[in-house]
Amino acid sequence: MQMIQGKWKIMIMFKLNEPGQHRFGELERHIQDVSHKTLTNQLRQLEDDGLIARHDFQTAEPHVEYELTDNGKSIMPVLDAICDWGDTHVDPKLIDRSLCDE
Amino acid sequence: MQMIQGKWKIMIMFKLNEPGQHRFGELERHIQDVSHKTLTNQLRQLEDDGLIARHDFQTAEPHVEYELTDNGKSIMPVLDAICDWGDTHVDPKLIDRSLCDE
DNA sequence: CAGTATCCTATGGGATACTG
DNA sequence: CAGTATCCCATAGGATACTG
Repeated sequence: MQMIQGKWKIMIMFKLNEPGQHRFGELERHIQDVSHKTLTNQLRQLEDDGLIARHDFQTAEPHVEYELTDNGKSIMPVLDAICDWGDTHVDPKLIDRSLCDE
Repeated sequence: MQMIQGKWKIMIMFKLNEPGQHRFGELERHIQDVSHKTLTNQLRQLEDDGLIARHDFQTAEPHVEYELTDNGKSIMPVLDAICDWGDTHVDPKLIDRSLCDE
């Protein structure tokens, strides 16, 4: 639980689970309401917990990409199950869908 | 996530999922390290979220029992999945098994 | 027995500004 | 662009004592 609790961690994981490269700025734009500091914090925690990997392209223009590790991929079905349960058992009025994709 | 995050909620749910009646004092004894106040808090939150039900036997000797609601039962497979993932993917050295049953 | 009240600390997360 | 630093606030949870 400690590894996945955090206001934005599930959203980060779902985003990273989508195909393609994922850069810091992209995540920040995609997850509208997260603060800059909190995003870096949660990314760092996920990284420390081995769920995601960070690739720093040591170029002049800072360029960092994140991706799921195998361990991170293995937890996605669990996160799916959490979201599915929420969709089917939680009163829609209580859910802030603005935090989600659709 | 908000409904299941809370230091002891998963343990409470698993305990209530076991057959038999479950009283406050029993939970308090079973979950060794939880503080009295925190246990009541988490029970109240689970109750407010509709995952458990509280039965107050209005007797001279206070007697309260808790049980899972249908909604609460429906989330147990998800909690199982979380625990199974933890058992198979998290370094055992990082897990405090003293918080668990066996 | 079950619950409440009070006090305390640690942590999470937001806002903002600054750095290379 | 990506990250750090600082300040601030709300909440979680523990310790303890009190109530019916």
